[in-house]
Amino acid sequence: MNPKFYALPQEKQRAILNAGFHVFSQNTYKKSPMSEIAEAAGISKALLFHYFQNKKELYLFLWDTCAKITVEEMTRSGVYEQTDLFGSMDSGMQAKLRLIRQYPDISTFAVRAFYEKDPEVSADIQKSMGQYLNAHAAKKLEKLDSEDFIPGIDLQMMYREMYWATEGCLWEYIQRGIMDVNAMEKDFRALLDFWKKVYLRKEREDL
Amino acid sequence: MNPKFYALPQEKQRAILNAGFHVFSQNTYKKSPMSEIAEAAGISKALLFHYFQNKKELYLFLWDTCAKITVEEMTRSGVYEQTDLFGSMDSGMQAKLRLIRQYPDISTFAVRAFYEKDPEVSADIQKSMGQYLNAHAAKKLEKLDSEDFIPGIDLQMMYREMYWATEGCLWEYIQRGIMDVNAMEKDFRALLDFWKKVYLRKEREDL
DNA sequence: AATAGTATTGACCGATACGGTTAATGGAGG
DNA sequence: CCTCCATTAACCGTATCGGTCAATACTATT
Repeated sequence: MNPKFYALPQEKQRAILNAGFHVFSQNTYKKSPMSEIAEAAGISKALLFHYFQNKKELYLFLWDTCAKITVEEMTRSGVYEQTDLFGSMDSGMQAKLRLIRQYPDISTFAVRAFYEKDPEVSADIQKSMGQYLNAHAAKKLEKLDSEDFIPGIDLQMMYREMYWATEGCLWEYIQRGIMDVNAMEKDFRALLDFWKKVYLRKEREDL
Repeated sequence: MNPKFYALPQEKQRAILNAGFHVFSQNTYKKSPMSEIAEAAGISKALLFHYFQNKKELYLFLWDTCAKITVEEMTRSGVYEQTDLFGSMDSGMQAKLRLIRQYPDISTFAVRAFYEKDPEVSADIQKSMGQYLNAHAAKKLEKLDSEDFIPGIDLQMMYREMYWATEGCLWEYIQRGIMDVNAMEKDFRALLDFWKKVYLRKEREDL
């Protein structure tokens, strides 16, 4: 990667990143043309090849950047410091929303890249991945105090259920292709409130 | 579409359908080559063009067939007869699983086709769609008796949440690309049991 | 075995799209 | 006017695309 890329004004950098995220998220690696990315970024194909030697380099750069940005945003919102379950879900959600606001296609790109099978890139992707996967969830679960929740509930199942629901909600927006972050936030918050009312012992006793 | 297609042995028909669902679900309409579909189906490209005049015809045929099969499978599992909420979710789930078992990529195809923007096909897709969308959910909600559920719960939110969770769970499998239907069934059933325990008044009173 | 009819394909066509290069253009600073 | 660098239009060889067609393989009938 040409270091001059970083000398670009931030908005132009973001435009290029987003163009890459978008095109690579809609099609396979092989079927995602550089010309389309350049056009979506508002620059010429030649200039894109000036910043990135070839398609593979751009792709892997996007992958690394994607991981970097994500971790940055997570720490920034204090996900790793939270102890309370709903609190950490809340800040995790906020991190995700900030991410999507800046890079609408980053989640879709991340998923597709992770499962990409093209031999030209798949090995490199998998190699750089090992670290990121979450032993996080397990730790979070251990810390939960079952006294806080309604009696007899399966906490692990509860956690998986909540995870799936947020993903399902997010997916609905992704499919639709319109990333209305405000509407998303509303939905997420409604979910959180709903869960608190249903799962927390204190809340239930008030009824 | 050449009527001789229906004269083919069922397994061959399914192979072609699945090949189409698969290729069109991985890439945009424009970037999904007929050659790839033919190869995935185990026939020559020429033969594929013998059954379907052109790419567009095949695509729309897949779309119609997709709708047809889905409705068939739904009625067969009696989704529309069920009155009880969890009962109808159960049979709906079973219909979906049977679908996926026979046509692993049909859900992904359906979603992509629905949001496809290529002017060559998008109009036809949207035109034939109007009917299918669910006024179903609304009706289901009206019939619910709030006495059956824990007090103070927002039934509409509960329904949305359950819908998202199943979609999120399904998505996890889709992304991974391995449609392990048995594992999926286990997950779905665990979700249903979990919900019954948490949401139903009778169940909660037993604790 | 010869024939007729059908299922299936390899080879081909013109057009286009691809990744990547290069020589030229444009503009800002001295 | 000159230098330097960002930026691009035009180009190159190749691969792939949708679609066709003439030829082959296969099956059933006589």
